[in-house]
Amino acid sequence: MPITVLLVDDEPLVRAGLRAILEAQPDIEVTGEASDGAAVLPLVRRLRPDVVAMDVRMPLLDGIEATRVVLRTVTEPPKILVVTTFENDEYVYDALRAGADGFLLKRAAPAEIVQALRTVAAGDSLLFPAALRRLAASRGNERARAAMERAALTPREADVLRLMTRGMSNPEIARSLRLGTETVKSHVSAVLAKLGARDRTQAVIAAYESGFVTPG
Amino acid sequence: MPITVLLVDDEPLVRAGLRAILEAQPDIEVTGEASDGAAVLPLVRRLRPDVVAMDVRMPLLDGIEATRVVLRTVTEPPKILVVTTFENDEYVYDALRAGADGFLLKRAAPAEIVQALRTVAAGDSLLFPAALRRLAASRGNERARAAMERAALTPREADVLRLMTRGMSNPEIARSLRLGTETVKSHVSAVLAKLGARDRTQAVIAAYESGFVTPG
DNA sequence: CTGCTCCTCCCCCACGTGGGGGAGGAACCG
DNA sequence: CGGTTCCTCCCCCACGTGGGGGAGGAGCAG
Repeated sequence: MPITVLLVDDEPLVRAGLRAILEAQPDIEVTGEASDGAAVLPLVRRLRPDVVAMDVRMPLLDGIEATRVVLRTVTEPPKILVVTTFENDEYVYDALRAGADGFLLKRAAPAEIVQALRTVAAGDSLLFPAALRRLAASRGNERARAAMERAALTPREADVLRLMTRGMSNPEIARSLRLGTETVKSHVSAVLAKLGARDRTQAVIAAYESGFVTPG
Repeated sequence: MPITVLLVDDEPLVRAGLRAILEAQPDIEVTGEASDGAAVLPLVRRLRPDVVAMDVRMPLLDGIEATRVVLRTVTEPPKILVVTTFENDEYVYDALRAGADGFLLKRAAPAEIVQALRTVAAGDSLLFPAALRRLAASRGNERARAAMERAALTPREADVLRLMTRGMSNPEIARSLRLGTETVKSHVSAVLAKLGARDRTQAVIAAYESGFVTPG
């Protein structure tokens, strides 16, 4: 069964772009659109989408309030992926605090957008490292750390990530944890997916920026 | 109390030069010399120097093995400052991995040589990420940053490293800097060599641990 | 001018990495 | 007792990465 998505953005152009990108995926289906937060709640109730791609700034009801309303009133609510233009959007923090599962920059590459959506659909939180760094930059890293914790790394995955931040290769991690290389690869893949990282370097960056590890 | 130094180099000329430079300092005392790594261990035991200035390439026992032996067998071992002719001497990195505290180019200015020796004597490592991390941990990262700068990354290499710490792949860095991928690869290789990193992940870790970039 | 560093780009090639699957077992929980 | 998650390991495969070379040109100092 496909991942169903509700697009919420006041700009038709953005909605069209997201739709084009997402509908190109065989397993993703855009089932509805809304141009303002006020229209979200009834649409969510009727369509029951897996994910809501929600713009932060909208005329009547912004993405933060819309997120709050949906999460407060809907049982088994959809995942909320906050979409924003600016890396330093103050509202993003509020949206995350309101319970959003991740956020996404509009200028992200299509592949990143698709991956982000899949990640939140799978129940994993995510913040893109590039945005995460700014996030941690402007507000201290408590919230970023919290977001990371919501990514819910399993204990084993956390072990692996920790060794990744020590610069170890997969074989080295395997030896260190007394595992097979294939096992380590599995954990690494899980870590990358949960952190929204494309490769181990981005994962290490995310670990630093989120405070999962600290320099020194 | 003065800083006591043991000089280890197979060329008498080099030993004489180092001795002249170091003895000109009131607080530094050269207490011994050796012309090969094989003579280091007994001398260290007898003289208990604060610092060993160790050449990398020597006939019988090279600086790498000598470093290993000393660190493995001596309690409260001296600081090891590796001395080399070439900036890109692979053996240097092996020595640093073996636990040396820093390295020094023979063509460095006398003031730099003195400074380097004082730095390692004070317990601060130079240049190597694995050592830099402890440094940054205990003292803040000013000195580590300085050490990294002494690694003499060219401006272009610094550009590339910065983009590496943003999680970019080589093609992405190439686009960002308007270069060919091969060019980026060259720079990346140079960065890895200079930082003693095996892959880009280790380089990014070094960048964080040295304060080249800071979380947030 | 000569020599040097730096920047740019090219070749080849071994290897690790990451994505796509899947599968069995253990532990926990409803 | 199932169902779930987690941990473990396996397959195949495309790709980026990093190491080994080299080469030409720009800029600069001796």
